[in-house]
Parts: sequence; structure tokens; C-alpha cells
Amino acid sequence: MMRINKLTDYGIVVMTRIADMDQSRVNTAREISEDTRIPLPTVTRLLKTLSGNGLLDSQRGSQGGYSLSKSSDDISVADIIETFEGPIALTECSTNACECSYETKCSVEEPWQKINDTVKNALEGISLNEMTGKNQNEGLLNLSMNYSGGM
Amino acid sequence: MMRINKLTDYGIVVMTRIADMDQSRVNTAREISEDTRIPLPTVTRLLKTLSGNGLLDSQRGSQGGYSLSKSSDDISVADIIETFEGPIALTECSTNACECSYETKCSVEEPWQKINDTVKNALEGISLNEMTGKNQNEGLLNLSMNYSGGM
DNA sequence: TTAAATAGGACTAATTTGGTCCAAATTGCC
DNA sequence: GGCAATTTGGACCAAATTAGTCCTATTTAA
Repeated sequence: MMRINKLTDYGIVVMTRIADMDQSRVNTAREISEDTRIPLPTVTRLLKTLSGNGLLDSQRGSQGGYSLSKSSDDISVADIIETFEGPIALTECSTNACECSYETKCSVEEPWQKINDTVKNALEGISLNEMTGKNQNEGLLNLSMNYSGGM
Repeated sequence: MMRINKLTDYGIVVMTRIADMDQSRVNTAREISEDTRIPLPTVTRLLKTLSGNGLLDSQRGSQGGYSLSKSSDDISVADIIETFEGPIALTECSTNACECSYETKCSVEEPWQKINDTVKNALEGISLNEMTGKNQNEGLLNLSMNYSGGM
């Protein structure tokens, strides 16, 4: 299926929900759970991950909650995905020094590098703000990617 | 990790291996297994899937084996991935009619559509031929994608 | 007829993922 | 000071997916 994990998907939903709200106040896990209908324990876990990775600020105690750590314009979909899944890469080969034992595979490595870069670029080009309801149909998705450069 | 399955990865290796060989003869599962060091039962299964989906032609019986069903220029990485994983889509929302229960998610649907298209385009733009050793460093990967169009 | 292949499908083991829960720490408020 | 509302951190389990193997049938060339 080649898809991102469900939790990552949820993570994007949660972030979008927070970005959609009044930025002057914090959001509790409970509110978010009720709004999104994602079970509370799961939301809790998502929020912990997101704040642990610096995408959200957290405030403890009574009246506490979560808020965006920076403007929704400065948070990309890639940021969120990487928070949950680590570096964006479709194959193992493309992240680290390739240790694969299949000779053929290694001739395959270089093209994969490009494929991954393209995907990564696409995801970095989408800001959280563009995911919110506010900016619908405004044609902000102007992804212009050019990989004509030499290698 | 957001990656394609291991079997899909192997599938690409196997296809690349076949594309790399003399096209006037067929390749047996055994040869491919020995060359790639992927275990025979697994290679067998990969080949069955690939020929079942029309990417490979198969010839039964003694002297039989597998060969590309068309030129390696006309087979894309996307073709191979889709053979193993179905339609390329990062989230469920983006394939079929979205039945998700989270309201927020649906405002998210449209941007995702574009993201998926971008990824799909990238993968459709890479031919199997470009994955082979023959074409290394020839700068064939000229992916120019422009998503400035209206929605 | 036999040997070398592919075809189809069932099955199991391993891994990953999704989801839950509990105890601790922090903070605001009465 | 004490209580209630929160986040924090980590352990844990169940479910789903994936990887891999195996067996039997069918086809074909020599």
C-alpha cells in the first residue's frame, strides 16, 4: 500500500486541528480527542510525540495544554511525518550507507536517491497552514520542482 | 519510516536484474535467485506476481523462464510498485471516496490529493531502463514537475 | 517418459503497528 | 496547603501486516 502509518495520519489531523483554532489559547488532549474523535489515549500519545519533537509547546498543570511552537506557515507536512517516522525515505538504501548484499540493488541506489528527494521536496512544500480549512481553494499549492540539475 | 514494502523493493531489484540481461533469452527463478541472493522461494513468488500482473512474460516447462513483457523504457518504477502494493497513495483518504469520520481530516483531503499526485508522478517518471547499470550517470532523471495549475 | 520450469494457493513465523494503561510530575486555584 | 486538571514517561498487550516457506498441479522440451 505504500502509505504512511495511521498514527502519522492522525498526527497530521491533530496538528491541523490545532492550527485551525484560536492561537491565543492552548488545546487540551481531551478537547482534541472530542473534536477529532480519535480516542483520548491515542491523542495523548500523539501530542507527547509532537511536543517531544518540538512541533508543539506544552504547558503542564491545570489550564495547561498544547499549542503550535511556531507559525503554521513554518511547519511543513514533512516535519510532521518525520516526527513520527524519521527521515523520509522509501527504501532503506537511500538513507544510510547502503549495506545491501545484492549487487544489482546498488546500481539502483542512485535513482532511488532522486526519487526520495522528489518525494521529500513535495512534502516539504506543503505547509500546515495550507492544510487548514482557512486556505482552501486558494491555490497555494504551487509546487515547482525541477530536478534537471546535474548529478 | 514511510517506505515501500521489502517485497516491493525486491521486486524492483528482480526487474532491474532482468532488464540488465540479454533480452533474447528467458531468465529462470533460480538464476535470478543466485544473482540477487534473494532466497529462491521468495524470488519465485515475486516472479509469479510480476508475470501475473503483466510486467513479465512467462514460459513454462523445460527451457522456460521469465522475460520482460515490453521494453524497459516502457516500464516505470510506479508500475512495479503498483504491482505489489496497488494504487500509489500515502493515505487512505486519497484513493477512494473518503469515508473518514474526522471532520478535520476532510479539509485535509484536497492537499493530500496533490501530494499523492506529485509522488505518483515522480515514480512514473523513472523507467526501469534508468534503473539499470547501462544508463548510469547519463542524467536521464529530468523530472520537471509543475503543480501551478488551478485546482 | 522424464526433468525442468512455472502456477496457484495454503500456511506459519516474525515484525510492526495501534492502542491502552498506570504512576509520576507540574501547575493553577480555592 | 491541598485538590484537581494536565502533561510526561514508560511499559505493555493485542491486532494486523508482512516476509518467507512449502506443497501440489500443470506445462513443455528433449
